[in-house]
Amino acid sequence: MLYNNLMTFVYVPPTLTVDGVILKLIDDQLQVLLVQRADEPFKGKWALPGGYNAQGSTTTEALDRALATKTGIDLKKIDLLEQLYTFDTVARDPRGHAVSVTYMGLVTKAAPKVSKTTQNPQFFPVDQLLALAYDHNHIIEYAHERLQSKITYTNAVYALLPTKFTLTHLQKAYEAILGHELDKRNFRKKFQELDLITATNEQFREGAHRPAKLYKFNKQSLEFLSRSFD
Amino acid sequence: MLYNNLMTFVYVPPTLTVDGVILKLIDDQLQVLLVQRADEPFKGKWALPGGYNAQGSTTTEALDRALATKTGIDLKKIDLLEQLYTFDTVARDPRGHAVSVTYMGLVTKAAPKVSKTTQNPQFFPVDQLLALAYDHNHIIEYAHERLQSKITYTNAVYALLPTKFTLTHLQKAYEAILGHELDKRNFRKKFQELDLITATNEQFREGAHRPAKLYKFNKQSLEFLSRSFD
DNA sequence: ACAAAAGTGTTAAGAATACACCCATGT
DNA sequence: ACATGGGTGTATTCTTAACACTTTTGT
Repeated sequence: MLYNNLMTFVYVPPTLTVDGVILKLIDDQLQVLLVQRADEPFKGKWALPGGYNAQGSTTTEALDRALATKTGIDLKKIDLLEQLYTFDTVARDPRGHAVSVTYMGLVTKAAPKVSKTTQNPQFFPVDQLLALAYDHNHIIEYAHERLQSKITYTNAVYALLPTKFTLTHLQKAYEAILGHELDKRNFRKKFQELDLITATNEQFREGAHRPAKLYKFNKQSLEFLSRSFD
Repeated sequence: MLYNNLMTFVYVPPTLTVDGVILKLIDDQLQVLLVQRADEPFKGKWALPGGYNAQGSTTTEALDRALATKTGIDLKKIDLLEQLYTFDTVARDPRGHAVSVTYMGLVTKAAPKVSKTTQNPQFFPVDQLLALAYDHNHIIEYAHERLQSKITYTNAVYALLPTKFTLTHLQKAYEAILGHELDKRNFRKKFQELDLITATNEQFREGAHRPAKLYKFNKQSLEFLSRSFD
């Protein structure tokens, strides 16, 4: 408790930070965007991009600033953003206890940029991470679990796929996120019954085999499924 | 941006608050604990119990303090506590923007106490609330939805029922939370297949009719269901 | 004996799972 | 002509949903 010289109560808030778990599918793997810390604590270690939330900024504004500064990715380029959880966390500064609001962002095209301010931003497969700064391994696991369940009751994968994609792309996306294989015929049958995607007239040709139909999502925004999936 | 007289950056965090949505089943209705605000803004209006989170306190410590002070309920008496969401919210003080971490607490026996510090704490049915202070109606709806889905894939109802209860009690709890009726035979069959509850040797006698078997939950802690419910 | 809630089973429809072959293409 | 991934259907099992009567008790 802090009191000023008139003995009235002075409220001092804790440090507030935001951290973003930015996920992208690369090489049929779910990957997470990390930066290499420039300062103590954990100098040189990999960490989630994040930063202080100062008075006057909302948490998403603070996230926007942290992402832009440290990774060169604009929040507008994030295809689906969702708040994850707020952690009471070990402080990143000497003032002790801090509180961190975390977000998960799904991304299709956005790529990090190298600049004066960015901190070596790179994507890493979520399944093979070394020890990160703070409790960030834990936060990433939490995000991964949230995403796993989210794709079973919503169309959230749209935010990880290009506008047009094949059913194989779609299935591989599910398999990468869920971490196990799915039956091709059952997957296609069920997904097509859900009325989330429509076939286009276009085809995807690649390699010495039959070309695949390209599909697109009916809506590029979150929809809930009538029957949940998997 | 604030700078001190050496022109180095001074970090000033936003106001941080916590609010609790404390839910209890009373008269086969889901009810929420509210307090009547003693001060501006919203003086006299009903609101969720909450308060400032000062530096050095975790969010649950701040919640504990706010609940104890304003409702006389000890956090230890809460049978299941879960963080809900962190809202960027209109400030409750003149310093502008604030951030509020919200929790949902499920309770079986805990009752509010009247004292010098408590603010007329009372339970109100969640389905018939007047306009509350801040965005609290919205927060309560959010909590209600979370609870609705939570009871379909976990044993979370245990935290709203007495240790021993009848299958009718259990069904009424589900109906009160979900807001619609369930088929008696299907409910009982399915619930008993889930291996969450065990019959005791005791009976519940009340009124001029056949007595009911009393059951208890196998675990008084959160378990996930093998097959989800409803 | 009557009123009131407890307790109990079957059938039909829908959903999930397991599983193997032909098709269209590039080289 | 062959290698490669694209595309398709059926049978079985499990799950859900709909539905009505008998039992036990207190008064």
